[in-house]
Amino acid sequence: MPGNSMKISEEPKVARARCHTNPNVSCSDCRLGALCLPIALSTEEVDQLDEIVKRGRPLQKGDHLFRESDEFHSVYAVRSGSFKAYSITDSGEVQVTGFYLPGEILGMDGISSRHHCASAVALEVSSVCEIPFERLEGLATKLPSLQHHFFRIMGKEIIKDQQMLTLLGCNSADERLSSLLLSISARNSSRHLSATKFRLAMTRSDIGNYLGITVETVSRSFGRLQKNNVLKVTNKEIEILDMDALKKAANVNQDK
Amino acid sequence: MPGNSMKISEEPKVARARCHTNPNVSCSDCRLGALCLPIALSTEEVDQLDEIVKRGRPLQKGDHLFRESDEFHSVYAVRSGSFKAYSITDSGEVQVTGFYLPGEILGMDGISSRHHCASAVALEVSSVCEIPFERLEGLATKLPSLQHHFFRIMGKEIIKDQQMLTLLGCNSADERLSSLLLSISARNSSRHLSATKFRLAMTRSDIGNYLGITVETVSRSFGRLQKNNVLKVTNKEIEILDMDALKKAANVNQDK
DNA sequence: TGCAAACATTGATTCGCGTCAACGAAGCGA
DNA sequence: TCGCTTCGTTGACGCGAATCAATGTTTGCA
Repeated sequence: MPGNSMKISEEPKVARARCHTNPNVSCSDCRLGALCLPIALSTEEVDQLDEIVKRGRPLQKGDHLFRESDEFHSVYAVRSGSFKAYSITDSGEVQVTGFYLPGEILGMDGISSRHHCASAVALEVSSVCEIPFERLEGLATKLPSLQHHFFRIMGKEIIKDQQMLTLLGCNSADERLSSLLLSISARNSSRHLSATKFRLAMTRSDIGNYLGITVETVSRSFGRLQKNNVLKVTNKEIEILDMDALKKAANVNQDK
Repeated sequence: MPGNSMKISEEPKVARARCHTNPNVSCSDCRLGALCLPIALSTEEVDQLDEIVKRGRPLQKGDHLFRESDEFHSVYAVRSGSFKAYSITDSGEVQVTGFYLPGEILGMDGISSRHHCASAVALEVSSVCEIPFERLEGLATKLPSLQHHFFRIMGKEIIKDQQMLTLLGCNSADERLSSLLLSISARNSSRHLSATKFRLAMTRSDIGNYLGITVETVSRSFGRLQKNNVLKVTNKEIEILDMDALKKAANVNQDK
């Protein structure tokens, strides 16, 4: 199919050695497999999935993967980097609805109608696997385990959003921020990155917007957590010094 | 399959004339069809769906459809009445995650793992169609349009939750309450009930919990909306007097 | 390398909503 | 129908976070 990688601008300048930045790596070789769609598929099934997946060039920071009201064609698996999903309210304000890390699936907001109802923008140099949804559906009809797995992925998104609702329902600024950090920590951990030391790709403003608090409050909350020796914060670099204290501060189950 | 209707207690005492309370009505006869799973299915397909659907006796107010940590077996379509979904946080507090009206699908929180992560309780005498999920998956493999439709239903749930996130993100008590009322109004309207006059099955406490505000604030917010001649509130009976003003108060798009 | 824009921090002040308390109203079982 | 329990309303008060403002820091482009 032509136009395979037309969506994405700029010649890739990053190394091609690592699987998650190399457009030619197949699903079966990708080390994110255990987190991503191929999980629970047999080798032949993965190969069939592989055939419908489009791998584009990396997106630059600030590039949009899709925009609100774009026609919906595909969901995307984050291969490297990270994305922020957001929508614009009637009153013209931005609302960040989620952050997506490698192995996570983006764009499911478009499944129920013919268009996306959120935008997705790269927070850093990032790459994705584009999965045309119609073809995924077609394949899912033939591969029950793929159908099952995609139902589960969507179910996970539902749970994630509902946990977020719980968080925003009644928790304080410190609890919200702590929960977000724990969530990122756990997600990093599940992809074999450090659970205690990481770089936040998003701005304080994104964090605040996502958590339903202002930038200033985010900043002060970071300050408090740092003062209590729970965190070490150096700009966007976060080090969790006391995981138990952070969990206590979050006051929320983080098992998933 | 035996034990078809064992889940549900008490002999039904409600009339059997209306389709949505009659356990013997098939999907093809149910007037909720246009909202529920059968939408977009052919007659024969609906008949196949019909075969896997279990219709139980009505649930009484306060009866649980399923509980958090129950094993997940089925999703449920509300046939009549209404339900509240909620979960218990670590700190032991209740968090209401949604209200479900006739034609809406409940229980998708269990799809991604083997157990539910929320409880569902009837807010009034209610009845459901139980749809064993494994059998639904099996049928979806054979009926692409059913698969497609269920993907869409799950997508809708995701969007609904994300809109809720947006609402809780930064809106005032009045905006939240107005949005909920508009949502219920629109959902009533889509099932050919009055968009301007309805009875809230849930308590003020449920509403507040769902919206992330206290009972007292709910009460005061109702008071303000009433004082401004936007609503007429008589206990649980709500009459929307000025839809435009309510939309303005909600300050949020309600189209879906 | 330097400058401007975007991002982040900190302080002072304000305000919406939570909390506490009291009481009235509705729903329900005996 | 009574009496209890749950639910709902109203008022007083204080706190946490928003807002406003000023300033420092980082980033990215020319």
